[in-house]
Amino acid sequence: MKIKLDDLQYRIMKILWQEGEASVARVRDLLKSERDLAITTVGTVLTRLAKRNLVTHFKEGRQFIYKPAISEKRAHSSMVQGLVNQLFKGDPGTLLNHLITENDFDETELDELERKIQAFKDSKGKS
Amino acid sequence: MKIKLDDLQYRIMKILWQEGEASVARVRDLLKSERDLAITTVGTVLTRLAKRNLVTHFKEGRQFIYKPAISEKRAHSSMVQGLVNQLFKGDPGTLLNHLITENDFDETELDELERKIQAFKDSKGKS
DNA sequence: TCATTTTAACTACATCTGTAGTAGCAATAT
DNA sequence: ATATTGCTACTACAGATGTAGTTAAAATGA
Repeated sequence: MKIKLDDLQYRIMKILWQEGEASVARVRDLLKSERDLAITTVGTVLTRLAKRNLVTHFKEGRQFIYKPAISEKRAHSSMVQGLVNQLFKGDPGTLLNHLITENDFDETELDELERKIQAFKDSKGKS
Repeated sequence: MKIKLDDLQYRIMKILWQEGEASVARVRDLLKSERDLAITTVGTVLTRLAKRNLVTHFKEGRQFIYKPAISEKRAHSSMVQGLVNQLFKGDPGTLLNHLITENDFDETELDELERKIQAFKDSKGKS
């Protein structure tokens, strides 16, 4: 499934991922420093996310508690893949290449990256 | 400047990048195998892209010729950066990490990647 | 010259998003 | 019991997008 999350939607999902679950008011509070939105705004967005099955919600007393219905990881993967498909014909290698050549990583970061590749190779070899 | 291109917009930009410049009819033709749209649809999208200054257009005889006003590279960078900002707090290294660990690259691809990193290091060292 | 074709401009409409107000029910306080 | 508060549902509205029809002007063909 292809997941598309706009800015505000993603911010709200992020809070749910961090918190595990949260009421509308809680989401709004945690978002406040960044974006001071009316509580109804947050409610509307959560309702829409629920309609898309990206969150679930259940009643607890008078209020609804929302939980993410997809993991952050899955969302990330899907969103990254969306971009890779759009820009790089679905080849993540091209994106890697783009990142390396365009992003002016310094020596240290490149070394770090090489280490990660090594580590990943090792972990792959073992399994 | 932050560039946001939706699907169709990006497809059309891509054609302009490939062609250098093109009329509405030409864009529509080149798009046809992929998406068979009414010519007015293509025209509308191009008009909107022009309003956003992502393309320029000039009259040639009776018709308009459209040209990209931004390079593909810049668009790519901006779009990748948009995602990196949204998902990875602006750190492209985290995206790299995500790509490496999530994408099941095989040995060869990883080697290839290491080579690229090396090459990039070298080219940096020289300049 | 009159009909036909080309082409851009304008209009239209559904859907999604950001944003929020209002209504109405349920709980709580006095 | 009544007033107030908390919270959800519904409504609203502007801007962006995907998609296309209609209009009108210009060019071309007969």
